[in-house]
Amino acid sequence: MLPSVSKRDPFPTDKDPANTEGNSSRGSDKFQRILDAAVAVFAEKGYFVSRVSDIADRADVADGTVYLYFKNKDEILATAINTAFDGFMSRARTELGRLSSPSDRLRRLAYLHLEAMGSNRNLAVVFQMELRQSARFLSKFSHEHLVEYFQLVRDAICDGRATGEFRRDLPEKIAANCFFGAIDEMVTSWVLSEKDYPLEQDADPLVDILFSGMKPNSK
Amino acid sequence: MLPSVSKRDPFPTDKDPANTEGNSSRGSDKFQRILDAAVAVFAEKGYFVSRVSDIADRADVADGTVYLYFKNKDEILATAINTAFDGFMSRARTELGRLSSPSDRLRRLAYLHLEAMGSNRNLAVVFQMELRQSARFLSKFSHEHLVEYFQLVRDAICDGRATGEFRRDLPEKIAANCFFGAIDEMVTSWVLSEKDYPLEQDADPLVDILFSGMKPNSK
Amino acid sequence: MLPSVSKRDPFPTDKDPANTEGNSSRGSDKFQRILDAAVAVFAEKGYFVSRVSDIADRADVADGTVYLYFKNKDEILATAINTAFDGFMSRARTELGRLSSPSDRLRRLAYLHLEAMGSNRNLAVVFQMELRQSARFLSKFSHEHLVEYFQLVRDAICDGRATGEFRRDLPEKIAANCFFGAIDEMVTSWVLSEKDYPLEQDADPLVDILFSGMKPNSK
Amino acid sequence: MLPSVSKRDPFPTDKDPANTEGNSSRGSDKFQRILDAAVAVFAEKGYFVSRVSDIADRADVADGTVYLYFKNKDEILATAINTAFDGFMSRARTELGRLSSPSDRLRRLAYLHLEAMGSNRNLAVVFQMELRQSARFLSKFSHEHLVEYFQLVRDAICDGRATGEFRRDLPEKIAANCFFGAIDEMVTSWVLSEKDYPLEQDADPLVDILFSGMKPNSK
DNA sequence: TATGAATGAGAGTTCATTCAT
DNA sequence: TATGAATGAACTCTCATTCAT
Repeated sequence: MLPSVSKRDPFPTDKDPANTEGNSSRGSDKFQRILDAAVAVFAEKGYFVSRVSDIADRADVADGTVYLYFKNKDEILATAINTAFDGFMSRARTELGRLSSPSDRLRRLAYLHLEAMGSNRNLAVVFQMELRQSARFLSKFSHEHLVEYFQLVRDAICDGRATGEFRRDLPEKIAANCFFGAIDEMVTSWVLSEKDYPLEQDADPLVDILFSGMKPNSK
Repeated sequence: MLPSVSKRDPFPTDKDPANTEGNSSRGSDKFQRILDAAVAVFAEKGYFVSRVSDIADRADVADGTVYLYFKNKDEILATAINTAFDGFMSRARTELGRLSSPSDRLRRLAYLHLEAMGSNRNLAVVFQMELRQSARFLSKFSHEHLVEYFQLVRDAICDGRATGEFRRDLPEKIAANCFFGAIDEMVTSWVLSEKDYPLEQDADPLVDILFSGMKPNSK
Repeated sequence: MLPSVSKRDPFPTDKDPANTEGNSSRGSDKFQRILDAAVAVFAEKGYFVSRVSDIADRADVADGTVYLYFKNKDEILATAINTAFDGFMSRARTELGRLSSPSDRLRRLAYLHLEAMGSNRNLAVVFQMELRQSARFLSKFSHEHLVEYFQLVRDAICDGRATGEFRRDLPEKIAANCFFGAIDEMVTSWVLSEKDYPLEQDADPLVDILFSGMKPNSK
Repeated sequence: MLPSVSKRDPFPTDKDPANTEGNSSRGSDKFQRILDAAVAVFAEKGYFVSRVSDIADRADVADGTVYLYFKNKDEILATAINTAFDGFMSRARTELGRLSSPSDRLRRLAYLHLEAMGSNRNLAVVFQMELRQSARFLSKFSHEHLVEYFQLVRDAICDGRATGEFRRDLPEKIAANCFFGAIDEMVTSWVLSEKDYPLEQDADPLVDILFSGMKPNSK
């Protein structure tokens, strides 16, 4: 999942892979290289502490080259986040579309979320550390993405209440926050720990708690 | 709760600087004024985008004055976070100490957490937006504070499993993450929304979900 | 010689030595204390790197107090240099006045010079390290003092040529430079060395070289 | 000698930046231009009073450009001094190597020293005014250079005593100090005077004094 | 006199961005 | 396309000096 940050290439010109000079690597996956480098650098140092030249160095391109692919530093982060999010959301929508049971959908969503994050630590770090911050200054992203995600959750909860899978009196917004918050915290916790355990393994126990609660089932 | 960021004033001298004109705020307590100004500015623009001169302006002191009270910009944020956290933790520990039931303790903690955040929006913004980021560069703070908080939660869960209030097979760490994550997300959600509803009102429904789950109680 | 930097006190008011508060040290040799502190601090770190507050700390007075005795930082250095120089020159003139032989006068001057410097290392450091620099920005001092000193030397050389003690064709200015330069370098060398050998012991061998040369006396 | 402060240009690319207007100096060789500008500015105002922007202005580059060629302000001074010194020492060693007579070597050294200084007044000012000061804060330089120079002098003196050209009882260190101090003072004197007489013309009379003394040859 | 908190101009340095090649 | 030297605005922080007490 989410092996790389971008799926959609804003420069679809498939420029000739044969380079003028003897560049050992190929000619032009530069867009992707810069994006991956940026995620790595942002993950390591944080957006504001990262320098465009760090990214260029890591991507093995000249500083100026970065500006052939991105308008500015902001846009690099925005693109990284947006692309990853779009990729995730489209996958999530596809997968959830196949499931009819609301609780199955939530369980699957939790799994996909954790799996996506667990499969790309750098990206996970950026998401957990930079996303909230960036909402403040990233015009593109803001939290529209999160709204989409939340809609998925709220729809499932809504449906679940209708079908009786969830309590009729379940407060939709609060429940959605619990769901997202719990998963999000699992990721943060994983990101902050040194260990690299498979994050998605916790999806089921987590969902069990959310579905059935911490207390023993009353008779 | 947490009406102001600091309790200890290292400069208790009731000095009055250049107070000829209508200096709205006091005239002394510069430490507190700078700290409050910093929290407001950080809340508005984010730590990195905030300029020390913004803080000085807001506190109505000269730029240099900031450095009489704080070693550098980092330390302002660290002090704001640490003071608030210390205040919260000491209050929380006192209050929880009075309660014997583990589930009562968690319910109370959720309430105190939401109340604390809800009573100082600027500080809440800083916590939700800057805390994770800051873990990366703030030597003082890091996430030791969070560890303390989590310990409170895990102790309660542990006790609850022992007393039978919680499921014997409840995975402690995951449950603690659910608890914290859910509350944290409530705060984030509140912070991002324009509305200023009383945050603590959601404590009970939230805890109900965590305790009893989203599904209807099985028979 | 030159045990302290100042002889002439611009604040001759012998303010009551009994202090209002229980200041353990006496009441008011503050001018001198500041001056001595300044020389020590300048010697240690250099004029520009030294902070007025370093001086105040060392003199055990408040920063503001420094400005009761000196117009500004420049004036502290100027006063230190001028006072020391005046003291030296007046002593030198007195002593040389007693000697009729031009070569005796030069020999005595070399001795006094080395002795003065050797008796106050801090002051010597300031002289050797800051004097030339300071000529550039110290309006008071400039090198008028050096001109006085050189005049002493040139007079002796002039007289010596007249009496036949020195070669008739001895180029006066060059010889004076040799004399001053040689002594000055002895001091610099002493200042840079860690060792604290008695500087004036080198006066005689030095003067011997200047008088008789490095080569064996022809026939 | 020493017409310019640096020999090695790390940026030999003959690049032409924004050279539309009548850029008096070249257009490339920024390294050299900055170094020369720095020496001129340091000579005029002294190291500490000089601002990096003064240097940039004089070199006709942007402030930031200075930092493409030098790590910081310190390094500019260090480079200026070191380069000049290295150039001088290598020239001196070559020239002295050709002379067998110790006294010829010293006479030549005096000439080279005065000539080098006399050929670049700005550099001479920096040497005379900043060198001692800088020993205190310039990690790179310190007085290692001077030690090299002194070694040249002491070797010659030592040899001269062995060959009988110099007195057997000539105190080596004191004599070396006299030699260096005398020359150094000639330069200082020239630097402080407004006049621009050819400095090296005084080499011979100076050396005559040092070799034969101020007194008439006995017998 | 003496204090030291407060000031604020100004320094060195960084780095996102540009643009001639 | 790609480069990377060059730019210069803007930042943090320092410190000489002032002045109310």
